[in-house]
Amino acid sequence: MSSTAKPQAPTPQAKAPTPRERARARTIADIVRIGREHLAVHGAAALSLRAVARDLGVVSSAVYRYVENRDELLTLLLVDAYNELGDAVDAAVDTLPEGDFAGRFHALGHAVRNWALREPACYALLFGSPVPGYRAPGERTIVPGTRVVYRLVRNVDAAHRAGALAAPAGPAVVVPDKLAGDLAAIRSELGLEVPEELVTRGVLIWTSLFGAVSFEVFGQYGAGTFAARDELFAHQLGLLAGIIGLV
Amino acid sequence: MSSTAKPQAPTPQAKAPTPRERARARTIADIVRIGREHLAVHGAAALSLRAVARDLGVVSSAVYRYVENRDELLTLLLVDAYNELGDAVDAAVDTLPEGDFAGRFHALGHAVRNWALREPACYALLFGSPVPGYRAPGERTIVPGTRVVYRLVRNVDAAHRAGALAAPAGPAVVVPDKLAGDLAAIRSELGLEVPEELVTRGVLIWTSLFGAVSFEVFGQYGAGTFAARDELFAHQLGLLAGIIGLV
DNA sequence: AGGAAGTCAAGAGCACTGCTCTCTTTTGTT
DNA sequence: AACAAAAGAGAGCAGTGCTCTTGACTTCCT
Repeated sequence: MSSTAKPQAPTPQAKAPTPRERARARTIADIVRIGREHLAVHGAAALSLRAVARDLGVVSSAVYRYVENRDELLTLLLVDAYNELGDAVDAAVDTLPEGDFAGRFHALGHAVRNWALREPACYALLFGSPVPGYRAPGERTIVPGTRVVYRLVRNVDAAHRAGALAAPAGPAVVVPDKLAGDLAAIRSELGLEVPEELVTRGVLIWTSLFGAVSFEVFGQYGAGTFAARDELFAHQLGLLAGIIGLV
Repeated sequence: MSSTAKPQAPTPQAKAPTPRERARARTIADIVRIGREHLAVHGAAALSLRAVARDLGVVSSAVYRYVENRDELLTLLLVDAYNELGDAVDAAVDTLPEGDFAGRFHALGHAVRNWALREPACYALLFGSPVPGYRAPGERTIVPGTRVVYRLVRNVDAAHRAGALAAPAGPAVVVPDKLAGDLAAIRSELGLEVPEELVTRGVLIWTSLFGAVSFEVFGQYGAGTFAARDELFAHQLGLLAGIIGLV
Protein backbone atom coordinates (compact mmCIF):
# COMPACT_ATOMS: atom_id res chain seq x y z
CA MET A 1 0.00 0.00 0.00
CA SER A 2 1.15 3.49 -0.71
CA SER A 3 1.67 5.73 2.25
CA THR A 4 -0.18 8.56 0.58
CA ALA A 5 -3.30 6.55 -0.19
CA LYS A 6 -5.89 8.46 1.74
CA PRO A 7 -8.80 6.62 3.29
CA GLN A 8 -11.72 7.55 1.13
CA ALA A 9 -14.68 9.19 2.81
CA PRO A 10 -17.66 8.53 0.58
CA THR A 11 -20.24 9.69 3.13
CA PRO A 12 -21.01 13.40 3.37
CA GLN A 13 -20.46 13.39 7.15
CA ALA A 14 -16.89 12.20 7.24
CA LYS A 15 -16.59 12.86 10.94
CA ALA A 16 -17.15 9.55 12.65
CA PRO A 17 -16.13 6.45 10.73
CA THR A 18 -18.59 3.84 11.87
CA PRO A 19 -17.30 0.37 12.63
CA ARG A 20 -18.94 -0.76 9.45
CA GLU A 21 -17.01 1.74 7.37
CA ARG A 22 -13.83 0.72 9.13
CA ALA A 23 -14.40 -2.94 8.34
CA ARG A 24 -15.28 -2.08 4.77
CA ALA A 25 -12.16 0.02 4.25
CA ARG A 26 -10.08 -2.74 5.75
CA THR A 27 -11.56 -5.30 3.40
CA ILE A 28 -10.92 -3.08 0.39
CA ALA A 29 -7.34 -2.62 1.54
CA ASP A 30 -7.01 -6.40 1.78
CA ILE A 31 -8.36 -6.76 -1.74
CA VAL A 32 -5.83 -4.26 -3.06
CA ARG A 33 -3.03 -6.00 -1.21
CA ILE A 34 -3.95 -9.43 -2.57
CA GLY A 35 -4.48 -7.90 -6.00
CA ARG A 36 -0.96 -6.52 -5.95
CA GLU A 37 0.44 -9.92 -5.09
CA HIS A 38 -1.44 -11.48 -7.98
CA LEU A 39 -0.32 -8.66 -10.23
CA ALA A 40 3.29 -9.27 -9.35
CA VAL A 41 2.99 -13.00 -9.94
CA HIS A 42 0.68 -13.32 -12.92
CA GLY A 43 0.65 -9.91 -14.58
CA ALA A 44 -2.01 -7.32 -15.16
CA ALA A 45 -3.99 -8.95 -17.93
CA ALA A 46 -4.29 -12.16 -15.92
CA LEU A 47 -5.63 -10.40 -12.83
CA SER A 48 -8.59 -12.47 -11.72
CA LEU A 49 -11.24 -11.35 -9.28
CA ARG A 50 -12.09 -14.95 -8.53
CA ALA A 51 -8.51 -15.72 -7.55
CA VAL A 52 -8.44 -12.63 -5.34
CA ALA A 53 -11.68 -13.81 -3.74
CA ARG A 54 -10.17 -17.23 -3.09
CA ASP A 55 -7.13 -15.74 -1.39
CA LEU A 56 -9.44 -13.51 0.61
CA GLY A 57 -11.27 -16.62 1.77
CA VAL A 58 -14.55 -15.54 0.28
CA VAL A 59 -16.76 -16.48 -2.64
CA SER A 60 -16.23 -14.60 -5.87
CA SER A 61 -19.46 -12.66 -5.90
CA ALA A 62 -18.77 -11.24 -2.47
CA VAL A 63 -15.88 -9.18 -3.83
CA TYR A 64 -18.34 -7.26 -5.97
CA ARG A 65 -19.74 -5.75 -2.77
CA TYR A 66 -16.48 -3.85 -2.42
CA VAL A 67 -15.18 -3.43 -5.94
CA GLU A 68 -17.56 -2.63 -8.74
CA ASN A 69 -15.73 -4.73 -11.33
CA ARG A 70 -12.32 -5.81 -12.51
CA ASP A 71 -11.63 -2.40 -14.02
CA GLU A 72 -12.14 -0.64 -10.73
CA LEU A 73 -9.70 -2.99 -9.04
CA LEU A 74 -7.23 -2.12 -11.78
CA THR A 75 -7.81 1.55 -11.08
CA LEU A 76 -7.18 1.03 -7.38
CA LEU A 77 -3.95 -0.79 -8.17
CA LEU A 78 -2.99 1.90 -10.68
CA VAL A 79 -3.40 4.76 -8.23
CA ASP A 80 -1.63 2.79 -5.54
CA ALA A 81 1.33 2.07 -7.80
CA TYR A 82 1.55 5.68 -9.02
CA ASN A 83 1.69 6.90 -5.46
CA GLU A 84 4.24 4.32 -4.44
CA LEU A 85 6.47 5.36 -7.31
CA GLY A 86 5.91 9.01 -6.49
CA ASP A 87 6.78 8.39 -2.85
CA ALA A 88 9.94 6.53 -3.79
CA VAL A 89 11.00 9.35 -6.10
CA ASP A 90 10.21 12.04 -3.55
CA ALA A 91 12.12 10.23 -0.84
CA ALA A 92 15.17 9.76 -3.04
CA VAL A 93 15.15 13.35 -4.29
CA ASP A 94 14.63 14.84 -0.85
CA THR A 95 17.75 13.08 0.37
CA LEU A 96 19.84 15.64 -1.49
CA PRO A 97 20.00 19.37 -0.80
CA GLU A 98 17.77 21.65 -2.83
CA GLY A 99 20.69 23.17 -4.66
CA ASP A 100 22.12 19.88 -5.94
CA PHE A 101 20.08 19.86 -9.13
CA ALA A 102 22.21 17.35 -11.01
CA GLY A 103 22.33 15.04 -8.02
CA ARG A 104 18.58 15.26 -7.68
CA PHE A 105 18.11 14.36 -11.32
CA HIS A 106 20.28 11.29 -10.95
CA ALA A 107 18.47 10.35 -7.74
CA LEU A 108 15.13 10.65 -9.52
CA GLY A 109 16.25 8.49 -12.38
CA HIS A 110 17.70 5.79 -10.17
CA ALA A 111 14.62 5.83 -7.97
CA VAL A 112 12.40 5.21 -10.99
CA ARG A 113 14.59 2.39 -12.21
CA ASN A 114 14.98 0.76 -8.81
CA TRP A 115 11.26 0.81 -8.19
CA ALA A 116 10.57 -0.53 -11.67
CA LEU A 117 12.98 -3.43 -11.20
CA ARG A 118 11.53 -4.13 -7.78
CA GLU A 119 7.90 -4.04 -8.99
CA PRO A 120 8.02 -4.94 -12.67
CA ALA A 121 4.35 -5.87 -12.85
CA CYS A 122 3.27 -2.55 -11.34
CA TYR A 123 5.61 -0.70 -13.66
CA ALA A 124 4.13 -2.57 -16.62
CA LEU A 125 0.67 -1.58 -15.47
CA LEU A 126 1.66 2.09 -15.41
CA PHE A 127 3.96 2.39 -18.42
CA GLY A 128 3.45 -0.72 -20.50
CA SER A 129 0.88 -1.48 -23.12
CA PRO A 130 -2.58 -0.46 -22.00
CA VAL A 131 -4.71 -3.28 -20.64
CA PRO A 132 -7.19 -4.15 -23.42
CA GLY A 133 -10.69 -2.93 -22.71
CA TYR A 134 -9.57 -0.85 -19.76
CA ARG A 135 -9.69 2.92 -19.76
CA ALA A 136 -8.11 4.68 -16.80
CA PRO A 137 -10.45 7.28 -15.27
CA GLY A 138 -8.53 10.53 -15.59
CA GLU A 139 -10.13 12.17 -12.58
CA ARG A 140 -8.54 9.57 -10.33
CA THR A 141 -5.24 8.90 -12.07
CA ILE A 142 -3.99 12.19 -13.51
CA VAL A 143 -2.79 13.70 -10.25
CA PRO A 144 -0.82 10.69 -8.98
CA GLY A 145 0.27 9.91 -12.53
CA THR A 146 1.98 13.26 -13.03
CA ARG A 147 3.97 13.37 -9.81
CA VAL A 148 7.23 12.12 -11.30
CA VAL A 149 7.25 14.29 -14.41
CA TYR A 150 6.28 17.35 -12.42
CA ARG A 151 9.09 16.68 -10.00
CA LEU A 152 11.45 16.31 -12.96
CA VAL A 153 10.55 19.53 -14.73
CA ARG A 154 10.38 21.50 -11.48
CA ASN A 155 13.90 20.40 -10.72
CA VAL A 156 15.04 21.62 -14.12
CA ASP A 157 13.17 24.88 -13.63
CA ALA A 158 14.73 25.40 -10.22
CA ALA A 159 18.16 24.81 -11.69
CA HIS A 160 17.42 27.38 -14.35
CA ARG A 161 16.24 29.92 -11.82
CA ALA A 162 19.42 29.36 -9.83
CA GLY A 163 21.51 29.85 -12.95
CA ALA A 164 22.88 26.35 -12.59
CA LEU A 165 22.02 25.16 -16.09
CA ALA A 166 24.95 24.99 -18.46
CA ALA A 167 24.42 26.00 -22.06
CA PRO A 168 22.46 23.14 -23.62
CA ALA A 169 24.66 20.72 -25.48
CA GLY A 170 24.34 20.16 -29.18
CA PRO A 171 23.30 22.35 -32.06
CA ALA A 172 20.47 24.79 -31.56
CA VAL A 173 17.17 23.46 -32.84
CA VAL A 174 14.31 25.81 -33.57
CA VAL A 175 10.96 25.10 -31.94
CA PRO A 176 8.15 25.12 -34.53
CA ASP A 177 5.16 27.34 -33.90
CA LYS A 178 2.57 24.64 -33.29
CA LEU A 179 4.78 23.00 -30.70
CA ALA A 180 5.52 26.37 -29.10
CA GLY A 181 1.82 26.70 -28.30
CA ASP A 182 1.79 23.46 -26.36
CA LEU A 183 4.96 24.41 -24.55
CA ALA A 184 3.59 27.81 -23.61
CA ALA A 185 0.56 26.13 -22.07
CA ILE A 186 2.77 23.81 -20.06
CA ARG A 187 4.97 26.67 -18.91
CA SER A 188 2.06 28.77 -17.74
CA GLU A 189 0.24 25.91 -16.07
CA LEU A 190 3.29 24.89 -14.07
CA GLY A 191 4.59 28.42 -13.60
CA LEU A 192 7.89 27.65 -15.27
CA GLU A 193 10.55 30.22 -16.03
CA VAL A 194 12.72 27.90 -18.08
CA PRO A 195 12.59 28.78 -21.79
CA GLU A 196 10.59 26.77 -24.28
CA GLU A 197 13.56 25.19 -25.94
CA LEU A 198 14.64 23.72 -22.63
CA VAL A 199 11.13 22.44 -21.94
CA THR A 200 11.39 20.29 -25.04
CA ARG A 201 14.69 18.98 -23.76
CA GLY A 202 12.98 18.23 -20.47
CA VAL A 203 10.30 16.27 -22.28
CA LEU A 204 12.98 14.34 -24.12
CA ILE A 205 14.86 13.33 -21.00
CA TRP A 206 11.53 12.36 -19.45
CA THR A 207 10.58 10.03 -22.29
CA SER A 208 14.15 8.81 -22.62
CA LEU A 209 14.40 7.96 -18.95
CA PHE A 210 11.30 5.81 -19.11
CA GLY A 211 12.36 4.40 -22.45
CA ALA A 212 15.58 3.12 -20.93
CA VAL A 213 13.79 1.71 -17.90
CA SER A 214 11.11 0.09 -20.05
CA PHE A 215 13.65 -1.60 -22.30
CA GLU A 216 15.34 -3.09 -19.26
CA VAL A 217 12.18 -4.14 -17.44
CA PHE A 218 10.47 -5.49 -20.53
CA GLY A 219 13.49 -7.51 -21.59
CA GLN A 220 14.28 -5.71 -24.84
CA TYR A 221 18.00 -5.86 -24.17
CA GLY A 222 18.04 -9.58 -24.77
CA ALA A 223 19.62 -12.21 -22.60
CA GLY A 224 23.34 -11.53 -22.48
CA THR A 225 23.88 -8.33 -24.40
CA PHE A 226 24.37 -6.10 -21.39
CA ALA A 227 25.81 -7.60 -18.25
CA ALA A 228 26.65 -4.23 -16.70
CA ARG A 229 23.15 -2.80 -16.64
CA ASP A 230 23.68 -0.62 -13.60
CA GLU A 231 26.62 1.06 -15.29
CA LEU A 232 24.75 1.33 -18.57
CA PHE A 233 21.84 3.10 -16.93
CA ALA A 234 24.06 5.43 -14.93
CA HIS A 235 25.91 6.29 -18.11
CA GLN A 236 22.68 7.00 -19.94
CA LEU A 237 21.52 9.23 -17.10
CA GLY A 238 24.76 11.16 -17.42
CA LEU A 239 24.20 11.67 -21.12
CA LEU A 240 20.62 12.82 -20.51
CA ALA A 241 21.82 15.26 -17.87
CA GLY A 242 24.19 16.68 -20.45
CA ILE A 243 21.32 17.22 -22.89
CA ILE A 244 19.64 19.64 -20.57
CA GLY A 245 22.79 21.19 -19.12
CA LEU A 246 22.66 19.60 -15.69
CA VAL A 247 26.32 19.15 -14.90
CA MET B 1 1.50 -10.15 -43.72
CA SER B 2 5.10 -9.28 -43.93
CA SER B 3 6.74 -9.53 -47.29
CA THR B 4 9.76 -11.28 -45.83
CA ALA B 5 7.78 -14.06 -44.15
CA LYS B 6 9.17 -17.10 -45.84
CA PRO B 7 6.97 -20.11 -46.51
CA GLN B 8 8.15 -22.70 -44.05
CA ALA B 9 9.32 -26.03 -45.40
CA PRO B 10 9.02 -28.50 -42.55
CA THR B 11 9.57 -31.57 -44.71
CA PRO B 12 13.12 -32.67 -45.47
CA GLN B 13 12.44 -32.79 -49.19
CA ALA B 14 11.41 -29.18 -49.75
CA LYS B 15 11.38 -29.56 -53.49
CA ALA B 16 7.78 -30.08 -54.48
CA PRO B 17 5.13 -28.46 -52.26
CA THR B 18 2.26 -30.88 -52.44
CA PRO B 19 -1.25 -29.44 -52.79
CA ARG B 20 -1.88 -30.45 -49.22
CA GLU B 21 1.09 -28.43 -48.03
CA ARG B 22 -0.07 -25.51 -50.11
CA ALA B 23 -3.51 -25.62 -48.58
CA ARG B 24 -2.00 -25.94 -45.13
CA ALA B 25 0.30 -22.96 -45.61
CA ARG B 26 -2.62 -20.96 -46.91
CA THR B 27 -4.73 -21.83 -43.89
CA ILE B 28 -1.93 -20.84 -41.53
CA ALA B 29 -1.57 -17.56 -43.39
CA ASP B 30 -5.31 -17.00 -42.97
CA ILE B 31 -5.04 -17.71 -39.26
CA VAL B 32 -2.23 -15.17 -38.92
CA ARG B 33 -4.19 -12.60 -40.90
CA ILE B 34 -7.32 -13.02 -38.80
CA GLY B 35 -5.19 -13.05 -35.68
CA ARG B 36 -3.71 -9.71 -36.64
CA GLU B 37 -7.15 -8.24 -37.13
CA HIS B 38 -8.21 -9.43 -33.70
CA LEU B 39 -4.96 -8.16 -32.25
CA ALA B 40 -5.62 -4.72 -33.67
CA VAL B 41 -9.18 -4.62 -32.38
CA HIS B 42 -9.02 -6.34 -29.01
CA GLY B 43 -5.37 -6.32 -28.01
CA ALA B 44 -2.80 -9.03 -27.42
CA ALA B 45 -3.97 -10.36 -24.07
CA ALA B 46 -7.52 -10.75 -25.42
CA LEU B 47 -6.40 -12.74 -28.43
CA SER B 48 -8.71 -15.73 -28.57
CA LEU B 49 -8.15 -18.87 -30.60
CA ARG B 50 -11.87 -19.57 -30.50
CA ALA B 51 -12.69 -16.18 -31.98
CA VAL B 52 -10.10 -16.73 -34.70
CA ALA B 53 -11.69 -20.10 -35.42
CA ARG B 54 -15.12 -18.47 -35.69
CA ASP B 55 -13.85 -15.92 -38.20
CA LEU B 56 -12.13 -18.69 -40.08
CA GLY B 57 -15.49 -20.45 -40.31
CA VAL B 58 -14.30 -23.48 -38.44
CA VAL B 59 -14.76 -25.06 -35.05
CA SER B 60 -12.28 -24.13 -32.34
CA SER B 61 -10.51 -27.46 -32.06
CA ALA B 62 -9.74 -27.44 -35.77
CA VAL B 63 -7.25 -24.60 -35.52
CA TYR B 64 -5.14 -26.74 -33.20
CA ARG B 65 -4.33 -28.79 -36.30
CA TYR B 66 -2.38 -25.77 -37.56
CA VAL B 67 -1.24 -23.91 -34.48
CA GLU B 68 0.02 -25.82 -31.47
CA ASN B 69 -1.44 -23.42 -28.96
CA ARG B 70 -2.13 -19.78 -28.28
CA ASP B 71 1.49 -19.03 -27.55
CA GLU B 72 2.58 -20.26 -30.95
CA LEU B 73 0.03 -18.00 -32.61
CA LEU B 74 1.49 -15.13 -30.61
CA THR B 75 4.94 -16.08 -31.85
CA LEU B 76 3.73 -16.11 -35.45
CA LEU B 77 2.22 -12.66 -34.97
CA LEU B 78 5.37 -11.46 -33.23
CA VAL B 79 7.68 -12.52 -36.05
CA ASP B 80 5.28 -11.13 -38.62
CA ALA B 81 5.14 -7.77 -36.88
CA TYR B 82 8.90 -7.58 -36.42
CA ASN B 83 9.41 -8.19 -40.10
CA GLU B 84 6.76 -5.69 -41.10
CA LEU B 85 8.43 -3.04 -38.96
CA GLY B 86 11.82 -3.99 -40.33
CA ASP B 87 10.53 -3.78 -43.88
CA ALA B 88 8.99 -0.37 -43.24
CA VAL B 89 12.24 0.91 -41.74
CA ASP B 90 14.35 -0.53 -44.54
CA ALA B 91 12.10 0.95 -47.19
CA ALA B 92 12.17 4.39 -45.57
CA VAL B 93 15.92 4.37 -45.04
CA ASP B 94 16.70 3.11 -48.53
CA THR B 95 14.83 6.06 -49.99
CA LEU B 96 17.77 8.28 -49.10
CA PRO B 97 21.30 8.05 -50.48
CA GLU B 98 23.85 6.09 -48.51
CA GLY B 99 25.80 9.16 -47.59
CA ASP B 100 22.88 11.03 -46.02
CA PHE B 101 23.42 9.63 -42.55
CA ALA B 102 21.42 12.26 -40.71
CA GLY B 103 18.55 11.98 -43.16
CA ARG B 104 18.58 8.21 -42.82
CA PHE B 105 18.42 8.49 -39.04
CA HIS B 106 15.40 10.75 -39.25
CA ALA B 107 13.79 8.46 -41.81
CA LEU B 108 14.32 5.49 -39.52
CA GLY B 109 12.81 7.29 -36.57
CA HIS B 110 9.78 8.48 -38.48
CA ALA B 111 9.28 5.04 -40.00
CA VAL B 112 9.20 3.47 -36.55
CA ARG B 113 6.75 6.05 -35.28
CA ASN B 114 4.48 5.90 -38.31
CA TRP B 115 4.30 2.13 -38.19
CA ALA B 116 3.65 2.20 -34.45
CA LEU B 117 0.81 4.69 -34.84
CA ARG B 118 -0.62 2.67 -37.72
CA GLU B 119 -0.41 -0.66 -35.87
CA PRO B 120 -0.56 0.20 -32.17
CA ALA B 121 -1.56 -3.30 -31.11
CA CYS B 122 1.35 -4.87 -32.98
CA TYR B 123 3.68 -2.27 -31.54
CA ALA B 124 2.40 -3.05 -28.06
CA LEU B 125 3.02 -6.74 -28.67
CA LEU B 126 6.63 -6.03 -29.61
CA PHE B 127 7.61 -3.25 -27.21
CA GLY B 128 4.94 -3.14 -24.52
CA SER B 129 4.59 -5.12 -21.36
CA PRO B 130 5.24 -8.79 -21.96
CA VAL B 131 2.14 -10.94 -22.31
CA PRO B 132 1.77 -12.81 -19.01
CA GLY B 133 2.71 -16.45 -19.26
CA TYR B 134 4.20 -16.04 -22.71
CA ARG B 135 7.89 -16.45 -23.40
CA ALA B 136 9.09 -15.58 -26.88
CA PRO B 137 11.27 -18.32 -28.37
CA GLY B 138 14.59 -16.61 -29.02
CA GLU B 139 15.57 -18.85 -31.92
CA ARG B 140 12.63 -17.53 -33.91
CA THR B 141 12.42 -13.91 -32.76
CA ILE B 142 15.98 -12.66 -32.21
CA VAL B 143 16.86 -12.19 -35.87
CA PRO B 144 13.73 -10.27 -36.92
CA GLY B 145 13.70 -8.48 -33.57
CA THR B 146 17.13 -6.95 -34.04
CA ARG B 147 16.68 -5.60 -37.55
CA VAL B 148 15.85 -2.04 -36.52
CA VAL B 149 18.58 -1.59 -33.93
CA TYR B 150 21.16 -3.13 -36.24
CA ARG B 151 20.13 -0.77 -38.97
CA LEU B 152 20.42 2.12 -36.54
CA VAL B 153 23.90 1.33 -35.24
CA ARG B 154 25.16 0.43 -38.70
CA ASN B 155 24.05 3.83 -39.92
CA VAL B 156 25.95 5.48 -37.09
CA ASP B 157 28.98 3.34 -37.80
CA ALA B 158 28.88 4.20 -41.49
CA ALA B 159 28.69 7.87 -40.63
CA HIS B 160 31.72 7.47 -38.40
CA ARG B 161 33.68 5.67 -41.10
CA ALA B 162 32.83 8.46 -43.51
CA GLY B 163 34.01 11.05 -41.03
CA ALA B 164 30.54 12.57 -40.98
CA LEU B 165 30.02 12.46 -37.22
CA ALA B 166 30.43 15.78 -35.49
CA ALA B 167 32.12 15.87 -32.11
CA PRO B 168 29.55 14.44 -29.69
CA ALA B 169 27.62 17.11 -27.87
CA GLY B 170 27.79 17.49 -24.16
CA PRO B 171 30.46 16.90 -21.57
CA ALA B 172 32.67 13.84 -21.93
CA VAL B 173 31.51 10.93 -19.81
CA VAL B 174 33.85 8.10 -18.99
CA VAL B 175 32.74 4.55 -19.76
CA PRO B 176 33.16 2.29 -16.74
CA ASP B 177 35.14 -0.92 -17.19
CA LYS B 178 32.29 -3.40 -16.77
CA LEU B 179 30.23 -1.59 -19.38
CA ALA B 180 33.23 -1.41 -21.69
CA GLY B 181 33.28 -5.18 -21.80
CA ASP B 182 29.72 -5.36 -23.06
CA LEU B 183 30.42 -2.65 -25.61
CA ALA B 184 33.51 -4.43 -26.87
CA ALA B 185 31.47 -7.57 -27.46
CA ILE B 186 28.87 -5.60 -29.40
CA ARG B 187 31.52 -3.87 -31.47
CA SER B 188 33.27 -7.09 -32.41
CA GLU B 189 30.05 -8.96 -33.14
CA LEU B 190 28.77 -6.28 -35.45
CA GLY B 191 32.17 -5.33 -36.80
CA LEU B 192 31.86 -1.71 -35.72
CA GLU B 193 34.58 0.84 -35.98
CA VAL B 194 32.81 3.52 -34.01
CA PRO B 195 34.42 4.03 -30.57
CA GLU B 196 32.85 2.68 -27.40
CA GLU B 197 31.73 6.00 -26.09
CA LEU B 198 29.67 6.53 -29.23
CA VAL B 199 28.16 3.06 -28.96
CA THR B 200 26.67 4.04 -25.62
CA ARG B 201 25.25 7.13 -27.27
CA GLY B 202 23.82 4.88 -29.95
CA VAL B 203 22.17 2.73 -27.32
CA LEU B 204 20.75 5.85 -25.72
CA ILE B 205 19.20 7.18 -28.90
CA TRP B 206 17.83 3.68 -29.56
CA THR B 207 16.09 3.44 -26.21
CA SER B 208 15.07 7.10 -26.35
CA LEU B 209 13.52 6.71 -29.79
CA PHE B 210 11.35 3.85 -28.62
CA GLY B 211 10.65 5.61 -25.36
CA ALA B 212 9.21 8.57 -27.21
CA VAL B 213 7.17 6.36 -29.51
CA SER B 214 5.92 4.24 -26.62
CA PHE B 215 4.78 7.28 -24.64
CA GLU B 216 2.80 8.47 -27.61
CA VAL B 217 1.31 5.10 -28.57
CA PHE B 218 0.54 4.11 -25.00
CA GLY B 219 -1.13 7.41 -24.18
CA GLN B 220 1.30 8.66 -21.55
CA TYR B 221 1.12 12.19 -22.91
CA GLY B 222 -2.41 12.63 -21.64
CA ALA B 223 -5.34 13.95 -23.56
CA GLY B 224 -4.58 17.52 -24.52
CA THR B 225 -1.05 18.19 -23.37
CA PHE B 226 0.56 17.94 -26.77
CA ALA B 227 -1.48 18.88 -29.82
CA ALA B 228 1.55 19.17 -32.11
CA ARG B 229 2.80 15.63 -31.71
CA ASP B 230 4.38 15.43 -35.15
CA GLU B 231 6.44 18.48 -34.43
CA LEU B 232 7.29 17.26 -30.96
CA PHE B 233 8.61 13.97 -32.28
CA ALA B 234 10.57 15.61 -35.08
CA HIS B 235 12.09 17.97 -32.54
CA GLN B 236 13.04 15.09 -30.28
CA LEU B 237 14.64 13.27 -33.20
CA GLY B 238 16.70 16.36 -33.89
CA LEU B 239 17.90 16.47 -30.30
CA LEU B 240 18.78 12.78 -30.40
CA ALA B 241 20.69 13.28 -33.63
CA GLY B 242 22.67 15.98 -31.88
CA ILE B 243 23.57 13.60 -29.07
CA ILE B 244 25.45 11.34 -31.42
CA GLY B 245 26.77 14.04 -33.71
CA LEU B 246 24.54 13.40 -36.70
CA VAL B 247 24.07 16.87 -38.07
C1' DA C 1 -38.40 -3.15 21.86
C1' DG C 2 -39.39 -3.90 17.34
C1' DG C 3 -39.60 -3.19 12.66
C1' DA C 4 -37.44 -0.96 8.57
C1' DA C 5 -33.48 -0.27 6.02
C1' DG C 6 -29.09 -1.40 4.79
C1' DT C 7 -25.21 -4.66 4.27
C1' DC C 8 -23.01 -8.88 3.27
C1' DA C 9 -21.99 -13.74 1.92
C1' DA C 10 -23.34 -17.59 -0.69
C1' DG C 11 -24.66 -20.03 -4.68
C1' DA C 12 -26.60 -20.77 -9.18
C1' DG C 13 -26.22 -19.45 -13.72
C1' DC C 14 -24.70 -17.33 -18.43
C1' DA C 15 -21.33 -16.71 -21.85
C1' DC C 16 -16.73 -16.87 -22.68
C1' DT C 17 -11.78 -18.84 -22.69
C1' DG C 18 -7.66 -22.62 -23.65
C1' DC C 19 -7.13 -27.11 -24.47
C1' DT C 20 -7.87 -32.39 -25.00
C1' DC C 21 -10.18 -36.22 -26.47
C1' DT C 22 -12.82 -39.13 -29.64
C1' DC C 23 -15.26 -39.77 -33.78
C1' DT C 24 -16.33 -38.88 -38.52
C1' DT C 25 -15.49 -36.92 -43.00
C1' DT C 26 -12.59 -35.39 -46.55
C1' DT C 27 -8.64 -35.81 -49.48
C1' DG C 28 -4.46 -37.21 -51.89
C1' DT C 29 -1.99 -41.10 -53.21
C1' DT C 30 -1.24 -45.77 -54.57
C1' DA D 1 -11.32 -48.50 -56.00
C1' DA D 2 -8.83 -48.91 -51.54
C1' DC D 3 -6.25 -47.02 -47.99
C1' DA D 4 -3.99 -44.01 -44.85
C1' DA D 5 -3.16 -39.46 -43.59
C1' DA D 6 -5.06 -35.11 -42.67
C1' DA D 7 -8.72 -32.22 -41.28
C1' DG D 8 -13.08 -31.06 -39.19
C1' DA D 9 -16.82 -31.67 -35.67
C1' DG D 10 -18.38 -32.12 -31.24
C1' DA D 11 -18.27 -33.12 -26.39
C1' DG D 12 -16.09 -32.15 -22.30
C1' DC D 13 -13.01 -30.14 -18.38
C1' DA D 14 -11.49 -26.37 -15.78
C1' DG D 15 -11.11 -21.76 -15.60
C1' DT D 16 -12.74 -16.62 -16.28
C1' DG D 17 -15.97 -12.00 -15.50
C1' DC D 18 -20.21 -10.85 -14.15
C1' DT D 19 -25.37 -10.94 -12.72
C1' DC D 20 -29.12 -12.32 -10.07
C1' DT D 21 -31.53 -14.26 -6.22
C1' DT D 22 -31.73 -15.85 -1.56
C1' DG D 23 -30.94 -15.89 3.14
C1' DA D 24 -28.65 -14.05 7.25
C1' DC D 25 -27.01 -10.37 9.80
C1' DT D 26 -26.23 -5.47 11.58
C1' DT D 27 -27.52 -0.85 12.21
C1' DC D 28 -30.68 2.67 12.86
C1' DC D 29 -35.04 4.99 13.73
C1' DT D 30 -39.51 5.22 15.61
